[in-house]
This record gives sequence, C-alpha cells and structure tokens, in this order.
Amino acid sequence: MPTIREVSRLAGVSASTVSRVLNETAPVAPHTRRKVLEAVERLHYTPNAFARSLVTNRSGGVGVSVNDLGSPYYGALLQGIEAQLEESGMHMVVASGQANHRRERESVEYLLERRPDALIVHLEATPDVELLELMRGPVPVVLVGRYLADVADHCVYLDNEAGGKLATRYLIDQGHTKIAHIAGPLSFPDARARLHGYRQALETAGFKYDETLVVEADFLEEGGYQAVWRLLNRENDFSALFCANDQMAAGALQGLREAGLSVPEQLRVMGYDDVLFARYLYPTLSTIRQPLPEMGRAAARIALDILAGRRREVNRKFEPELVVRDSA
Amino acid sequence: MPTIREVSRLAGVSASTVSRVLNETAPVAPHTRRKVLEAVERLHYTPNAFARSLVTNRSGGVGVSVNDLGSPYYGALLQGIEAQLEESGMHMVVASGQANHRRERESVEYLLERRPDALIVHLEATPDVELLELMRGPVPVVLVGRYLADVADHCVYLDNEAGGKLATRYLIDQGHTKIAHIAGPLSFPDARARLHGYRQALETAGFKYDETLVVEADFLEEGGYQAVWRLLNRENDFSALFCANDQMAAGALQGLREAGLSVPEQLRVMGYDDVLFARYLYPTLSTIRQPLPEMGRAAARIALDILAGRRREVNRKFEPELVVRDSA
DNA sequence: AAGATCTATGAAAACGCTTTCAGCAAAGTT
DNA sequence: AACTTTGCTGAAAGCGTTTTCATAGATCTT
Repeated sequence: MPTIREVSRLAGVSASTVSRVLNETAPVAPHTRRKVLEAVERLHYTPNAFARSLVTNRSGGVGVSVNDLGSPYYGALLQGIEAQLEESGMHMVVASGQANHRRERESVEYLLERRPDALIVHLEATPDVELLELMRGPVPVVLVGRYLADVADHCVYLDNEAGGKLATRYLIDQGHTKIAHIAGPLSFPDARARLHGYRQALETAGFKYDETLVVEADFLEEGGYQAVWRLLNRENDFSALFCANDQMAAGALQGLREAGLSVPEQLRVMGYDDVLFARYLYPTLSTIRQPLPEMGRAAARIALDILAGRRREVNRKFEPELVVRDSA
Repeated sequence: MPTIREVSRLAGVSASTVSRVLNETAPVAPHTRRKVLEAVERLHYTPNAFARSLVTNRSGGVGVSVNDLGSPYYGALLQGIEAQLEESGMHMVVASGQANHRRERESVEYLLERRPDALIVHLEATPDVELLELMRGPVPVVLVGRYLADVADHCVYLDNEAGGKLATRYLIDQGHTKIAHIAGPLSFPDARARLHGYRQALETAGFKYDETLVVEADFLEEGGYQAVWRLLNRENDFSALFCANDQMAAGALQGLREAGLSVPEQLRVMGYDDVLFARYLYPTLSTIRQPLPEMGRAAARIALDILAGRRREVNRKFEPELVVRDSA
C-alpha cells in the first residue's frame, strides 16, 4: 500500500501538499495539483483511513443499533439510514440488541468502542434514564422511535398513541364495539403507546376497556399466531382485532384462518407499521403506516447536522397514517 | 478522553505495560496488573481504536455488501453474519449496491476505502472476471450466493440449479405438465441457475421447454404481481407456477387472487428461499428453503478463519430443501 | 523602489497506540 | 562464586495522516 510520502516523492512535493490537494483544504497551484493527482493515479493511492482518523478524530462511521436485522421493520429503517449516510460519504456500523435490556446495552457499548462519529439507536428495552445518560456522553446520539422531552431535538418518532387511536377509531366508526388487541411486549414504549391509544379511543367512544380482550405478544409472526388463539379460547367474543404490528397481524390472520374465521367477513383485522409485505397478505392488510425509510433518513440527517454543526429543517415527528385495504 | 499515558501515570508504570495488560500480549506481574486495571477503571479508559488500528493495521471490521437492506432475504443473511462476527468481537460495516453493476462496484470501493479486515459480498450484477480481480486484492473476500471454481474456498453458496430442479420436479411429480416460471433478472447468476434447473427438470421428464411459459421479473413483490398478469394474458395456459423467489411468489399470489384463480385448487404455486413471511402468506407458500442465516454465519466464519490464519471445517455448499405447505 | 500583503509550499509536531530492544533483578545452573 | 537463564518493565521508534508555523517568492501599495 502506497503512503502519502511515496506519492509526494513521485510528485516532487511535500506530503502536506498532497494532503491539501486531496482534502481541498488549502489552495494549491494548478500545476502542482496536476502533478499530485497524476502520482495518486499512478500509485493507486488511497489515504489510510486509520491514520486520518487518528488525527482528525473522526471515523466517518455512524453506529446503528436495532433489535433485529431480520425484521422487515428494521430493514426498512436501515435502508433509509444507509441511503442518507452514503450520500454524505459516511458509513454505517450495525449491531443488534435482541430486545432485551442487557443486550441493548451491550450493543451500544460495543458500538461506542468503535468510536463512531454518532449513534443512531432504536432501543426499546432501555429505560429513559439510561438513555439520557447515554446522550450526555461525548458522542451525539439520535433516538429513533422514541420521544424524550429533554432531548427532543435528537428524537425521530411517530406518535404511536395517535396511531393506536387511529386504528381503533377506524374500527369503531365501522360499528364495532368489541375490539380485541394484540399488544407488543409491554416493556416496549411503542407497544405501550399503541395500547394506550387503543384504550383511549375506546373510552372516548364511550366503551369501557376490557382486559380480557387484550393479550400481550412479542411483535413476531409466531407470537401473533399464538396470541390470537389465546383470544379465541377466551369466552369473550369480538368482531374486530387490532394488532400492534404487521408481523403479529400476519400470524393472527393465519390463526384465524385455521380457526375457520374469515376476514374481513366475520372479523376485521388491523395491523400497524405497513411493512412491505402487508399488502401481499391475504386479505391485504389494513394498517397504520409508519414511513420507516423516511424516518431512517431523518435520523441520519439529524446526526449529520450535529456533526457538521449545522441545523437544517428536519422533520422529527411523523404522523401515523391510516391505510385501508381488505382486512378491515 | 483519557489516553494510555494518563493511565500509565496513574498506575505508576509505563504505557507499554498498560498495553500489555490490556492485550494480554506479554506476562505482567500480578501486582502491576492490578494497579493498571484499577487505573483503567478509575479513568474509564477505552483504548483509541484509531491509534490501535494504525499500528496493527487491523480495523476489526468486516465490510458487507448486499443488494437491498429492506429485503427479507438479505435481512436473514445479515443476521447470520452479524451474529457470528459479534462473537469474535468484530463489527460489520454495511453498504448496499442496488442490483446493478455500477452500484455494486461503488459499494465495494466504498467499503474498501474503510479498510475492512475482510469483505463479505453478495454481488449479483458483477461479472466473474471482476470478482476474481477483487479477490486477488489485498483484502480477503468471501463470496455469498455465488460459486467460482478458482476460489472455491471463499464461496458460500447453494446449488440453485438443484433448487430449481427440485421445485419443478415436485410439481411434475404431482402430475403437472404445463408449468410456468417467473424468473428473476437473468443478469443474476442465481436467477439463471434456477431457470436452468427448471428447464432441466422439464426436459428430463420428457416435456419440452416452452418459452411462452417463462417471464422475467425483478425478484420483488410488485414484479411478481405484474409478471403473473403477463403470463395470464398469454394464450398458453398452465396448471402450476414456479417463482424464482418468495417475494415474487407473494406478488403472484396476489395477482392470481385478483384474476379469480384459486390456489392451490386451480393452480399450484412454488416459491424459493423460504423467507420468514412465506409461511404466513395465504395459502402458505410451498418453497425451496435456503438456510440464509446459516449461510451468513458460514461466510463470516470463513472470513474470520482467513484472518486468523486458521482453517476450521466450514460448510460452504448448502443444499436446497423442499418445504411443502399449502400452495403446492 | 521599498515596504506590506498574499500565495503556495515545506518542515515538523502532533495524534495514541503497539512493539522491538535493551536492561535489570531474581532465580537457576555449574 | 560466576555464569546463564527467566520474568518483568521502560524507552523509544514507528504507524500515516493532518495541521500549525515559518518562509520564500510574487504581487500590491505608496
């Protein structure tokens, strides 16, 4: 691997000049410039990123922590983050913390060791206080899917309570009074907010919240499948079902099919997220859309702005949107 | 940020000793060792990764290039890679090259600039020669989903021709003679191999390959949807359909439903990959399983082994497996 | 024409670690 | 008692950049 010195020798200039040409950090005479560029070309020189980082104290990388790389939810989010970072010549270091507090903390520590320029995290099991502590640290942190008033500028989120309300309200408007809910893990703020929205919508409409119509699951397909059976096995019946995410809705649809209940004729089903496959389920899934890739982009932009000491207008709060398809 | 010097001063030893304690690279007296560890603790010292990399010439990171972060296929692959790398304390830098030659090359160059210790790539649009050239370069490369005889040790792959044959053969065994195929982009080796397997199975069974039963699509849901309409609009009819991946199969099922054709009664459908959602489609999708997370793990292990100059037994060739569900 | 101001460049000092080399005790060997 | 070995430690040299500072020459001023 050629070094900057070799380039400088070949070009007959000093290393400083080569650096200046490459980084456009100071004016260089056109003639010199050309010689340098030629030498760079000839030697296939690429600056050593380690040496550069050592002196600039910048890695050019952003650490990203998500729960599950395999899930369509995080996939869409990562897509947005990566796209935006790449436009700015930065890269993304990914770690996943499997939705439990310990693993989440580990994944963050792991990322921090790599000295990222910034961190973008979607942490669900980590309590607020710990998050705030992290944000007081030296590396800028952007929170996705979570809103903390104290650090509102660093949050990209969607009003999940409104989303839960929206979904439930829609079902109520269709005349349903007995609406079941498959919640996500209640240790997750998202899951709690959606449940809360569900409850609020019910109460606003004058129905009372019925615990026996709610079950907690794990945000995964299999969990939704099992949850729907649990609901079915209870005496209480219901004419509509709101699932706290699309993956669980997919599992629930499966379970309902096996139970011989047809959707939407006998039972309406709503999902949440509008992940890609939602429109390919049968029946196609009515859901609440979260613009995940856009949210990822927004998070990355905020991080980049902080690093550049700049402040563009970036949308931090996203609105849930009702997507009506066949299932409800 | 404290440096190794500050730690050494606090502990009353030299920087070399601190380094030795931290890296366990030479014996250190227990007493000294304790003092150092205490100082590290007190100062919350974390070694500067840049400085370390500069001298060791190791970044501790592996570059990964995939086509699309949002797809379930790559999600599953990445999961496996990340899990394995993390066990060895290495991290993953991800870039995506949107399934075209130029973008793939850019993504690789981009990763290379970051000086990864190794590269794991799933490149579809890049021709063999270019791949070979890349592999002659200084950084070890592992190829996923692609087999090049010259560098067989660095390939993790699945016999897609066998997979295509398996799917088609299964349909033939069920008595189908007119079997349509929605292929992936034929610029992709995977897509070609699956098509080839399909063709071979047909010919082996004594049927002749009929071009009008084959359409090329893009490996995405929407592409499958459109492709199935193209097939339907042709005069030629068929009683079974083999899709080159599950995402297209999801789209195709949708199209068939709209066309009023019931699956599996009037038409059997096979997918390929067995991504997570396959079993939640309706009807649940019969498919060919690729053990994606395991393949990701295998790729990461090969990379790690190369770096460690070690050679464990790693499975490089994976076998496609028939998964029978309701759609066929 | 002489001073003042720019411009373009180079020398050298960081940046914070690892690693080689040498040295000094303490322990073992003859 | 005089070597040799062993175990632990420190000094110092690098790793390849960027960046500060100084300077020589060119360009303006007056």
